[in-house]
Amino acid sequence: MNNMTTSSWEGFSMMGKQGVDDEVRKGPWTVEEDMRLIRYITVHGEGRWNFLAKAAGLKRSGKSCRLRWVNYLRPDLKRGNITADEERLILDLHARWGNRWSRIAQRLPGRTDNEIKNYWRTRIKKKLHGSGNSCRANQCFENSMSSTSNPNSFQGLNGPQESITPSASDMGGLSEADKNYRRTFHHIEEYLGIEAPMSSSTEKMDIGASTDSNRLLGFEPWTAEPSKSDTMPHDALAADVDSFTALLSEFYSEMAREGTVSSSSMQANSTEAVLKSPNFSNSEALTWPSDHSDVLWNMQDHKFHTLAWSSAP
DNA sequence: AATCTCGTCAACCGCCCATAA
DNA sequence: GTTATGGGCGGTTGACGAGAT
Repeated sequence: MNNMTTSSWEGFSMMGKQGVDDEVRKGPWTVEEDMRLIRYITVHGEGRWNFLAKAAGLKRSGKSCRLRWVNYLRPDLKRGNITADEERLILDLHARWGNRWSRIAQRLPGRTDNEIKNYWRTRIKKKLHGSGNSCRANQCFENSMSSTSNPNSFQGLNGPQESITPSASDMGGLSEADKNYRRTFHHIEEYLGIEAPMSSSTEKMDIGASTDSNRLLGFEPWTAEPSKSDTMPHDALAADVDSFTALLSEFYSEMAREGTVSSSSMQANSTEAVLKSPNFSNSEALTWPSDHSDVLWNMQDHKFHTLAWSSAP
């Protein structure tokens, strides 16, 4: 692997400038790259990733684009902690299939193989090794090392768990990813002059009434008419994407100047702040006051929407 | 306050397989 | 049959934040 040494990061920081344009970029994705990828896939669809990377104007490998889309940008991704039900399912499936993460992920809608793999390595495996009296868990782990069973014989795994209810332990806090984009959201709101203090414990913000903003962000489905249009011609869509990208770029530049957000944090998580999964629980949704709404991406409808524009102060 | 340690997770790598030319 | 290409998978790395010291 091409390690992200200091020099690599310096090179990364030069991205987009003349002289390094021909190089295949690595490292964290920027908002601009995310938007390019989303825009292209929205219009043209997935697949042919190497071609897609070039056509979208991304200096990334096709693999990298696919990974970014599948693991991070896909609109049907589920956010938030792995629930107790999901954990049980992961344990069961891992006991049956071993490290077949993609296969396991197919049974957990909205979860990626990468997410499950990370969860297993960082949480479950630790639990298994740490709790010597957990016969069930240890059995799962041991079985996983030599799984040869017939998946069809396993009961209770026939369908996705549509209703995900956070367990008591899950209610205790948010995942790091969640926290990251909540923080970023907070910075965006601060930048736009919105009062939205984060609570100290969970860093959740107040939930507002049903708003276009929440729908735009994917917190709520569009049930009635959007403010202006929820269907835009491609030209208009592209223009709005550019406006949106420009807005975010401005915001991140400002943050970088102020040192409010670390550059890597912005690069890695910024898109999450505005690209929310439609499956994101409304109870965890943030309120984006409509009088400060801009051009936002509606992940649910795969469209961009325009709300009342209010330029940053 | 400074430093250390650990947990988390995005992103990468290498390998493999399927398909087309 | 061989080669090139695209894509998927599992394993690994390293940045970063939070808590501990």
